[in-house]
Amino acid sequence: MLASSIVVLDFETTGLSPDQGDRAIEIGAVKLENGIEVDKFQALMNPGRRINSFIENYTGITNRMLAPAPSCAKVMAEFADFIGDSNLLAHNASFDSRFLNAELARIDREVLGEFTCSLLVSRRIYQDAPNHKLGTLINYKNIAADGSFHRALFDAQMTAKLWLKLLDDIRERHDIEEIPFSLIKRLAKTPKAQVAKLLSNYATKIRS
DNA sequence: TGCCAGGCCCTCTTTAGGGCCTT
Repeated sequence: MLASSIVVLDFETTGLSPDQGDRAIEIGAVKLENGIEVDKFQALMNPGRRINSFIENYTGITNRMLAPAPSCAKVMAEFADFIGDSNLLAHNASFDSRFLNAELARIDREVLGEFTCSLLVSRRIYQDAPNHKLGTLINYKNIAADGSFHRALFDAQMTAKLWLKLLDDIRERHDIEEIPFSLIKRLAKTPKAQVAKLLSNYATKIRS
């Protein structure tokens, strides 16, 4: 039985692909229980090599900042304890799940919960958004954002706020009081044209 | 130092190509 909490997480990394040798340099996460932030986690980690200027400019994380940071192994062990068996959420989860799996595999740990993706859900629920980048969606939904995008904790916090807004909008549009994680998992795989029908059928089913 | 991915999703599709997202 999976825990009811969900951990919303975001990695900053040296690049796009752990299979090509890229490593995590920062993890940020918030733990939600019943829609309320109950805990958070943020840490820089030293990937064991210098990061390039693109990543320094993109994230604002510099080689000077990473030099005294603890190793990826130390940080990720603490993060594995933090997430426990919680379900997981990220904006473009395929990216963050690859890095999470890769970093945990290096320390003989593994992901226990199930991942879902706010990008896939937002493409289905906010079909009129200009695009589905995290920052665009935060603006699109008028969510207050006081901080720097492309830092792990801030992006995780913004993803969490977007997620709660998504759940609110699904509840409001389809008159669904409780949205189980299982419904979200199905929603994220449903073709866009069939999303309204899925939610309508679900609403009918739980009321009967 | 230089190299650099992968999953989703649409369409002029499925014997494929290219844009979107993440760093």
